[in-house]
Amino acid sequence: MDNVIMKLKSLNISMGIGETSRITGATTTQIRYWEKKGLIHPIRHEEGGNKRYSLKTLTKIIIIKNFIDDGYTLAKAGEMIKTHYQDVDTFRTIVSQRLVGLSHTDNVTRVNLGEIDNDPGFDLVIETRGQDVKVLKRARQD
Amino acid sequence: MDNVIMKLKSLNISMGIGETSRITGATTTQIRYWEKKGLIHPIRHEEGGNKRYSLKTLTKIIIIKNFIDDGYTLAKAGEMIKTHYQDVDTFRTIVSQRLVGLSHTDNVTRVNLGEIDNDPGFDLVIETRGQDVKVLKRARQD
DNA sequence: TTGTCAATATCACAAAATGTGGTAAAGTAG
DNA sequence: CTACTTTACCACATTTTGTGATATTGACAA
Repeated sequence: MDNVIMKLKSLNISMGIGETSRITGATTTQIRYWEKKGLIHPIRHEEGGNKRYSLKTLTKIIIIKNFIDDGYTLAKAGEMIKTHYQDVDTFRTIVSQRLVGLSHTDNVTRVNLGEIDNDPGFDLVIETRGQDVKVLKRARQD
Repeated sequence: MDNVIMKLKSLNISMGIGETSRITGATTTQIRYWEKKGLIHPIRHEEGGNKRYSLKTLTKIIIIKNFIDDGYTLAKAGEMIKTHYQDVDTFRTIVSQRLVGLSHTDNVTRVNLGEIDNDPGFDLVIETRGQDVKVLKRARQD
């Protein structure tokens, strides 16, 4: 299942002008005009095919549309986006580095994150039962 | 420029069957067949409009395709996906129910999951430093 | 082997979405 | 006001998708 994650990370998402317009709020006329003016650069997957707009271009369109309302700078927005992705990466790392066991019994799911580093002999186990979550230490049983 | 981030985070990206096929590697025939079998559920933004596939559906398609490529039947793939989503839900629940703190200092990110239920007075803290992950107990400091 | 079913491919036609060039209208700066 | 920028709108061609029908392929049981 590892390559699912790899694939999702490398998704080269792009979309047509309709979806682009729906998401960004810019009209198709605007998008085409901004392209003519050299501000954005759609791509084509195949010769003769329709234009497609990448996520990067999407972002640019949103920013262009909002530029008049000068709140944060673009750099500031980049900062905050970075933090967001840092948080997501943290959880991804925790799972990939520490997940020892994952079991479902009845309506309980147990996540084992392995030995507590400064309390040897004990594993850290998280039990979820519906919305109820318990963080527990459990004596090692090798 | 705050709404740029809000918009990016809440991007309700969806795509047509062509882009979906290009990204996932599944043929349009497969995608339509899997829909007919009830494994995936495209949406329509507007009555009479074309079908659109969300990122969540994309993920599902990629997973199904992997199982199929591995030789599983479609029915079996459906079974296994259910378990997969149960696992994902588990982590989502853990985060939403137990996440107390999340801090970045230098190159260390600390995740605090709150008190260890059967070791009162101690919090469970997970420290990540790059790929290095430590699961630690830490005396409560109220 | 034959028959059956799951899974995918292919085809034809209708409908939806997009590309493009042209023109009009609205807004803006001089 | 005039010139220029920006956006809307329209028509027609092309591309993309939806859908139902039919064919093909492979696995498996009788």
